[in-house]
Amino acid sequence: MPHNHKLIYYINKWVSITSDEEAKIISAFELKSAAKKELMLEPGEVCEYIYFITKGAMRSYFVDDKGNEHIFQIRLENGWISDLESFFTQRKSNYYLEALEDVEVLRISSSRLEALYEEVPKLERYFRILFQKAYINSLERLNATMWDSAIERYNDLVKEQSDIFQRVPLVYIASYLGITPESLSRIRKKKS
Amino acid sequence: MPHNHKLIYYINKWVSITSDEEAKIISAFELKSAAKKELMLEPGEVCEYIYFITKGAMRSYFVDDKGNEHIFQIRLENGWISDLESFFTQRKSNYYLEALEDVEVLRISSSRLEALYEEVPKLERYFRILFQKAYINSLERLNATMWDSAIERYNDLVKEQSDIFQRVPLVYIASYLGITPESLSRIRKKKS
DNA sequence: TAACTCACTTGACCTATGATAAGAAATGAA
DNA sequence: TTCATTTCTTATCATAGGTCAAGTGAGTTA
Repeated sequence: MPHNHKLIYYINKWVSITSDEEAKIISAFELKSAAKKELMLEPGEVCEYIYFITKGAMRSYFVDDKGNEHIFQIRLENGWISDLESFFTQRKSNYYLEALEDVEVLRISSSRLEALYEEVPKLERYFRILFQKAYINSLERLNATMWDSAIERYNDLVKEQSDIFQRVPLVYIASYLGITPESLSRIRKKKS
Repeated sequence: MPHNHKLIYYINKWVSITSDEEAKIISAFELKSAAKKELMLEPGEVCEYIYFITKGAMRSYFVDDKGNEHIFQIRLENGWISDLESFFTQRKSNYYLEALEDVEVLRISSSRLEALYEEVPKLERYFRILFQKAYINSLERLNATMWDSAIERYNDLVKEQSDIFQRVPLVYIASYLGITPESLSRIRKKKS
């Protein structure tokens, strides 16, 4: 399946679009590829794009005052990634966006997306639904971080996204879970 | 300012609507009031409505296996509250929605809102923006919960929402911050 | 006035997880 | 096949915050 069609496939799961709208959407996105470890965004820059990953894996992270990296999101193919805050406000980002593997993405700029909402109102519905779900998801992750132990969060992640364990170094997964690599290592030891 | 106009005022901050659209929106929402401690949703029910608070304060919370309450959201007037997961999926909720003070709300059902999106597409834009912002916000709260100490989270809350300290019991604020009332008490002692 | 309740505080102790530092295993480069 | 780098594990110790249990103080009810 060509890259564009994957995007359309996922949009079509939530809103039904005509082939005319499909064409408009496809032409609004640009295809871009990046090698493993390449950065698509650095702190201080404005996040110009929102990215739909068609191949590979990416992460977003920030570096705190003490120089520690904290991972915010890990996304595989068919997921969206961006620094939404910077993307929507057009203010400087505090985040890095990095390719964890060689990746291919479809990207669209903020202004182009605004224009596309006018051309294809159903796309705005798609994004409304997307953010809705992302919000619900993030509240659940918040809940788990507040009230579940690291072990429970680890088990949930294994259950729901076991694929990332095959593809992403454990340091990153630990950070995503909100724990140190050492703690993750202890948890994994107990399990086996 | 009458209740309805408050809602319109906040919608108008993000999308400009005509007086015709305004009328359609206003007539789609129902006014409802509830006394302090009254429940608008209980676990096992489907969350039928999304609520815009025009007066008072509400909280959403759930009760874990050990019988402990965990507060998810605290919202004052001009905020939205619901169990979005249940609202959108129309499946049973795990949450309580409770009035912390005597409240007045404007509520709309899921199906009525879907219909209203068709009548007033700009409203869908408003909700797209609302969820976008809510999502960004929730990611920040997640970040703080993972990487900041309870003291820092407390200070941030004092800075950003000092009004809730005048209106909401500390037990609830502690839970919202993801700590025990005892810990919050210790933090506040150190501060003074 | 006393008795009760609600909201909060205090103290003693405990535990999950962090910090630091060192080592082992895997990967990759020469 | 050796050396270097990256990734993961292990051990020891430190600490933020949890748990439990008792206490204070303001407001309400009787």
